[in-house]
Parts: sequence; C-alpha cells; structure tokens
Amino acid sequence: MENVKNLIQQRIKEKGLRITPQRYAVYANLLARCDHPTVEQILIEVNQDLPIASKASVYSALTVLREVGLVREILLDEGITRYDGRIDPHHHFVCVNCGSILDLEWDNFKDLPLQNLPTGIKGTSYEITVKGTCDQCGS
Amino acid sequence: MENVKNLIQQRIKEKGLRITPQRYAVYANLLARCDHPTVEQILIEVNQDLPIASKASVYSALTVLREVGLVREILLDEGITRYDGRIDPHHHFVCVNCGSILDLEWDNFKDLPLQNLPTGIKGTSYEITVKGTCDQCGS
DNA sequence: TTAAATGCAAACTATTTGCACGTAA
DNA sequence: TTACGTGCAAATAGTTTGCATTTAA
Repeated sequence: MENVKNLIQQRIKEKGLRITPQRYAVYANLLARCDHPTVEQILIEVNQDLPIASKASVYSALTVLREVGLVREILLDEGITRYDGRIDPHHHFVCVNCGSILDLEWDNFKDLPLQNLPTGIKGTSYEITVKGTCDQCGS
Repeated sequence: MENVKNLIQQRIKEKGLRITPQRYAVYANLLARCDHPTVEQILIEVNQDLPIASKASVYSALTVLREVGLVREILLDEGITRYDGRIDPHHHFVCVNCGSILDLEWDNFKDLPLQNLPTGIKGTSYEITVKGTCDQCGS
C-alpha cells in the first residue's frame, strides 16, 4: 500500500526525525507484525531480503522511535525486551505455556478505581498483564 | 527477633533447600526492605557489615528462591531487574518522577472480568501496574 | 560422609559508545 | 552544504557458567 508507506513516513517526519531507510524499515516492520518482537527478531526480518540495517542502527532506530513515542518497550519475561508498535492504551496477555503475547483491548478493563490509592499517591495511568493459556495451548 | 529468624529458616527448609548463611542473608534482606531492590543493592546490603556472599552466590540464592516461589522478579523499568520478597497477590505503583516503587494491595482493585477475554483465551491471574506521582513528588 | 553450595574468574548476552564515513533535507 | 545518521568494532553492564574448595545435614 502506498498509503501505509506515506503514513509511516509522515509519522516519523512529524516527530522531527529524519526519514532514513533504516528507521523506516524498523518502524514499518513493527507496525506490520502482530507479535511483539525482540531486537534480534526485528534485525533479522528487516534484513531478510537484503541487508539494510546494522544491529547498532536497529538499536538506534528503536531508541529514537521510543523517545518520540512511536513505539514502546514491553517487559513481560525476565531478560527479554520486546517492542510494540501500538502506542494507544491497551493491555497484554501472556500465555504461561508457550510464552506468546497478545494485545488486550483497553475496553476489556476500563475504569479502574484509581481514586482508591493510598493517600498522597496520584495514579494517572495503568497497565494490566493477564496470564493464562492461549488458544493453541488451552486445556 | 528470634521469631523472624525461625520463620525465615523454616520457609527455606520447607521448600527443600539447604539453609546457608548466603541464602538466609539474601532472603532476610529482601523481607526486611520495603523497596524493591536490584541484585546490586542486595549484594551491597548483605555484605555491609562483613563480607558474607559473593555476587555469584547472591544470583544463585535469588534464582533458587525464585524457583521455589519464595521471591519474585518484577520488571517495571527498562533493563532493571528488581526483586520482591512478597509473593502474595498484589500490584505495583511506579512514580514517573522519582522511579520509586510501592506495593498496592490486591483489594484496591476489585476482581477484573477475566471472562471478557477473547475467545479461546483463558486468563488465570493478572497484575496491575499503576503509574503516577508519589507522596514525595506529588504535584 | 557426601551431595549440594560457594567463590572466583572467565564466558556470554544484550546494549551502548566512539569515531570515520555517508546521506537526508 | 551540513547537521544528523549509519556501520563497525570496541567497551560496558548484567548475568551465567566451570571448576576447585567448602559445608550443611
């Protein structure tokens, strides 16, 4: 889609970043996948057809994209940093069996009573991680 | 307290682990603190008075204590692995300003509707991370 | 007594950094 | 044209591992 390409370029540009092939590839890849890949997985996919980005550039692209708020890190397993191209509020599900991660829509768990927090603490946002078994692994 | 000492030793023993000075010190330290320390912080505190545990032993103790379910890892900031001596269900609060972490009691949030998950997915537990400003940093 | 734990150092993995070269605007 | 980004390799940080020695039970 030409539209998708334009959208991606526009998003990068309006954050004040230069559009480089490396940044474009990393961000496009992240938006195209439904899983929540690690740096290593992004690196592999981005260079699948022809080498386009070094490891350092993938790290660099992810760092800057995160800084401007286009992508975010998600930390669910120990020692594994994953990236998520969705930045709208949503939650995550982790399969305790196969480790796969799924997005859960915000509306599944909305309106948590943040006013019930201990005195002095002001909650402004929240994120929920649900654990269980997925479709494939389900009992 | 002699009671606390006995309790700690009993908990370690009933998990089938040998009680070593290193394991005792790591677990006791974790139970005594209200923050959620990193390995480095535990290492320093445990060796504060006199050297008792090497870095490898602290890692080893934390690993085995986690395996038997006496402690758990919490991943809230990027790249920082913290440990928590509380294993009863509870949630966490992270101050976006100073980064401090506080426990939130389970009862602060009524039961989440886990039956509303997408078809095929079976949720069995969940954990909430609330972000905002703490007592010290409050507006 | 002996299987299991410790301590040390080396190995490993993930990530960051410095710097010369390349390129988007 | 030039400030910014990339690629490479070296540096760093966090964690794991191998092995000889020590120790809890």
